[in-house]
Amino acid sequence: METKLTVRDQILDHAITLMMLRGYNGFSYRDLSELVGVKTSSIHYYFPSKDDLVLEAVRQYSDEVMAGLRSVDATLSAEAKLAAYTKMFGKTLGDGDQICLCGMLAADIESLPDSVREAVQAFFRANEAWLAKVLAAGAAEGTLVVNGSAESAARTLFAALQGSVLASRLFHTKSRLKDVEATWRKRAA
Amino acid sequence: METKLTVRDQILDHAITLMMLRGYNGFSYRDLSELVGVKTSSIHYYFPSKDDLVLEAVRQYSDEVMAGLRSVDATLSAEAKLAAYTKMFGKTLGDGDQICLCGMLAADIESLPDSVREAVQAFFRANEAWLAKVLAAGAAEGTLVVNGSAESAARTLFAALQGSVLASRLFHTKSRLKDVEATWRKRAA
DNA sequence: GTCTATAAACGGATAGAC
DNA sequence: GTCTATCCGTTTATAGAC
Repeated sequence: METKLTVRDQILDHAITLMMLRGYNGFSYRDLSELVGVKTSSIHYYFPSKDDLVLEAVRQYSDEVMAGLRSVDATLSAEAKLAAYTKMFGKTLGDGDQICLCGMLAADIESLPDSVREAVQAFFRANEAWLAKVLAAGAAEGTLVVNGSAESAARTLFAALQGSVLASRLFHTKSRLKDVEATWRKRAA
Repeated sequence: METKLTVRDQILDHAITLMMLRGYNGFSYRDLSELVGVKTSSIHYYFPSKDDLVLEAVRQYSDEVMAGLRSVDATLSAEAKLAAYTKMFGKTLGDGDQICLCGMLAADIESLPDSVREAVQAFFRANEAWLAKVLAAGAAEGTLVVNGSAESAARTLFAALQGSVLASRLFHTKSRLKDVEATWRKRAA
């Protein structure tokens, strides 16, 4: 029994998926208008400017991802947590043609206002912090390979995951995310 | 004593830097027109469609990067070669607002024709193959950490470098590339 | 080769009726 | 809230003069 989404929520959801597909400069109010079934002027009613829309999209996307992180079973091993995280990242690929919204907006960042840059930075930092904890635990467990500080390794790991979804889509394969996970596991796959 | 560039070459050079800044959907023939000092119709004379222009841009950019790889001293240690490669990658940042053209086009790939996708794929494969050789040599030398196959590690390393330039620009810092290099060096920084 | 002129569609955004 | 109507600049692209 699914609750009906408000028009505002439909706009936001479609904006997120369109940006994950084609980026900030690759979709228009007209695209949204056709997908949601309202006129472009109605979209301006909810989101006066495109920048307003993007900022709200990043906030909603971040909230969803953060909720996903909190839902990871805290009793799992570090190795299993990393596997769960990689799997979550793979899900963003959708039908194989989407990448992480914040990775995409990082590519488009020079076309965007500072407010969006700050929101995307916050997303990066939160994910890196979460991964740093997992890597530190994995090093203590002896299941994950951490060369250097956990923080530095976590930044590298997150960058590798962002780069991997990009490559996965480019090559039409999901295997590239597995390469990343294997690189941090002690017993290499 | 610099040789004067042809109009065609000027267009191509500016197209490359503009795309490294704002992506495929973030620049126009008008932008190029103003930078080069010719009318947009003259640009269409050299590159009938925008897709033609992008394909030529990727080819020129790839040729330049491949020449850069060949210019790396073959007698260097694997560790030093990785450092040289990371430095090259850092140079693409320019004034801190540009990323690798092929990383950017990988983000924009769903707006582009297959011909461009294939050219970007070839760029990825060539870089990954070069890095795989360096990692294999580094593992033999005992200076680089390679967990799993050199090929899998090379794909991860390349993805991490692409993700790192993205993050470097996002955060206005060049330090994130150093994180990546440190992660693969045996004596962590 | 480069220009002027123009086409035809698309872009984000607003005013005002209902 | 949603619509119609409209503004006005932008975008890719073409025709044809020079």
